Amino acid sequence: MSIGRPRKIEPEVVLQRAVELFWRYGYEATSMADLVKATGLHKGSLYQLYGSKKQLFIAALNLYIQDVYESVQRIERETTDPAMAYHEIMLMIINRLETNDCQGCMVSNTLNGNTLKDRDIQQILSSSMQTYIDRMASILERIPVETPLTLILPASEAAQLIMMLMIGMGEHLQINKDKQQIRTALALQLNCLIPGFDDYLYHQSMVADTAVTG
Amino acid sequence: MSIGRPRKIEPEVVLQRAVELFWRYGYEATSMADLVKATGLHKGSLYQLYGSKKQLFIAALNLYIQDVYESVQRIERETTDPAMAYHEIMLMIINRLETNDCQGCMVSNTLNGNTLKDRDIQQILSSSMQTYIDRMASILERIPVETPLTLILPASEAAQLIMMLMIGMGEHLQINKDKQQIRTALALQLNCLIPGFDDYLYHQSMVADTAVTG
DNA sequence: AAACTATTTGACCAGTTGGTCATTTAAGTC
DNA sequence: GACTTAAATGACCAACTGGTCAAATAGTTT
Repeated sequence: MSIGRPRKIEPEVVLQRAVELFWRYGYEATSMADLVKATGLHKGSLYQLYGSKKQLFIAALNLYIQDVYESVQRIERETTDPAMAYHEIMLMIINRLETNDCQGCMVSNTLNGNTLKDRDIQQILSSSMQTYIDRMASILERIPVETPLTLILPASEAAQLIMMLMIGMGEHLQINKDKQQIRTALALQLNCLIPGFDDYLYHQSMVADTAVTG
Repeated sequence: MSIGRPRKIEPEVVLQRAVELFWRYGYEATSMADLVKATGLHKGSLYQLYGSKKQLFIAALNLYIQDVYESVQRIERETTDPAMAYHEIMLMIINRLETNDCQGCMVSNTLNGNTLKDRDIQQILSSSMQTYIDRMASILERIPVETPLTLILPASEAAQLIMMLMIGMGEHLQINKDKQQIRTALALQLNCLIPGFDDYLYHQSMVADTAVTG
């Protein structure tokens, strides 16, 4: 074991709990007292570990972002066909949005919170979104032109739209709980971007759903 | 004049100021002290006028919602061609999102804030969104089938998607300040829903832009 | 058992939070 | 000028906010 008094909870676990709280309630509405209660850690320990509430939030936010990003990367790695990769990533994001009690995306939640006055956090949010868009664009770009699966938009614009749709859906899911309805509508819509991906393929992929739940 | 000491500021103006603050900073991050400063009114007067912070917020939220809704209604009233009405409403929303320092939509902002634990507010948010979707669906429904302007989706699903896109764009605008880029992407996308509305028509309507700024 | 060290802890802080209320003020009415 | 009415005000409150720090604690090493 290490030197000194052993910690009663690993910092990673603390951060995970912080993510849960900040994700659900946002920065302002999550008090240090809430974090203390959730982690079981003393306030002093939290401050010794992360310095300030803001730093703790930033660490939690980065953990969340990294988590999503790794899911995207994994799919990119494991899927050779770019059109399929696009589709898998969509499903992964949809799945993420639908689980976790439909609390939306932590990035866009933070964007809406008052937190946006803070330059540091603003920077993290925008670069995270840009990264997602870039990755998606690079995948869409690799879809061969000669296929029935032809993009009706330039890849970068399509990626931007997909991003908007995903965020919008995250928000919409918070009020409309009929997941199947939204899923169907979204499938039709994404199909507009790559006409080859019709209902059939979509519903087929739904079977492999649980395997993609990142 | 009315009986009693005259008020130094009209309640409607107070509410307008409250909207500005709550819209920008959200419920939690806007303190009564902020509202006092912004209205010039004493705290006691504010409480006498609205009872509690939450009630004041609800009043402000309703004012915001009503304001948007009236813009939609006005367009519905003044535009006979349903396809044009659809288009005008889109432009109006986009315009709203782009002005006001790109602070997004107050409804979706509130949805993301922690406020969502509150049943009353949650109710207002969801019914407001549903109303918008319903109005849009009823407009889309009236687009004749025999026209070059044919919906590729059922009206209700198209309306839902448009809602998602609008919300997503509001969010996206907060980080990507290149309005023209997003506008173009969005125009292309909306064009997917009603293929007849091509770039030409879009850019043409942009001229009449300032007239629609609600 | 003593020394070392990292974590935990309780007590404490100043500032802010939403909220109350009796009193004062400024107008119209008689 | 006295009366009525409604809005404005200052003083006040308990609870909570993020944050600090010296002291206590529980292990490992010597």
